Amino acid sequence: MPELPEVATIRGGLAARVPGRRVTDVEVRHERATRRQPGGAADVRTLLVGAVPEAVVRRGKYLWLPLAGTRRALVVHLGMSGQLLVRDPAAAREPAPAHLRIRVAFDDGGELWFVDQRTFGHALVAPLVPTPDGAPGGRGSEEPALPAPVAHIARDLLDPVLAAGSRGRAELIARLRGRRTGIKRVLLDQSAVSGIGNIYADEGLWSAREHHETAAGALTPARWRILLDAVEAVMSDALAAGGTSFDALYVNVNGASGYFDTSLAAYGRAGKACRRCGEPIVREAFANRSSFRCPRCQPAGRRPR
DNA sequence: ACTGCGTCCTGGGGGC
DNA sequence: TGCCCCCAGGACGCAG
Repeated sequence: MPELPEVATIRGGLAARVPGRRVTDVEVRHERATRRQPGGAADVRTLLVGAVPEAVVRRGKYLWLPLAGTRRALVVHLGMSGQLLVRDPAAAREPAPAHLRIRVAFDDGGELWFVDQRTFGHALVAPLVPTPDGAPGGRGSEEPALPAPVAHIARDLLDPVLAAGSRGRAELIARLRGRRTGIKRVLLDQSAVSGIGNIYADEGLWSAREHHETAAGALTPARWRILLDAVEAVMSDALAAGGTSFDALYVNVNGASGYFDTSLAAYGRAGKACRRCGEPIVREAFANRSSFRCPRCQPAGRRPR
């Protein structure tokens, strides 16, 4: 699933190839892909044709491309299985893949393809709105604006405002400790801290040796610091490796997979030996999905120090 | 305001 | 072999 490292990898690929190219045509091949656009596919087309993306910005798992001179941006969320593929003019003439949802044509004959098997992803053109002071994730924003659908998304752990050891990180920990729920739910809440999905939450919890149901307020600031540092480290390592590819659904903008899956320590490893202690990793029901942990390294009911 | 659950969707894989 | 059901899960809407 695309989480922060995968989206960051894709952002980099798009940033190198898309800004400055004028959109000449938009074909929405599946209405669900534009369900978040008021006015649907027709409005996406109207607002996008003729526009020129001028940058590619990411916050958490959201990507957006501000459109020059419009105070609007093309916003994309990849959901579980979304891919963004930059096709040169020759590749753009190849047969459409089975799950091609949106194709955006540029004036040079190249195209941007939004491919999404499970249709949890979406795209829309949305207004850029001023970032409110005290926006989720901390004060001191550098961005002049966020797309309206992203305004409630908190900063992520790779945001300089939340850098490890910074005042922003300390303020984040204070906010997270105030939540009346378990630490994994907090990690997954995109309005608390963004970019973390089930994979990196489990990997970070394993690395920091924490149980996912530990109460947010019961974890000391020091241990929260260790936990967030661990999640950040796992994501940074995955980003350096080009993003996880634990299944075939994730690919970068050129269609290539990453190689980080071999490094996973907890996620998806039920029954396999913990890489630290050898105890079999267990899979447990969590919020209508799964959570993976080592029962010896991450025991329940551990008291805060 | 906050928390947590149900829902959307598709294809792969396991079980019978 | 074939079919059916379960499973994966990000984010949002809504109930409590």
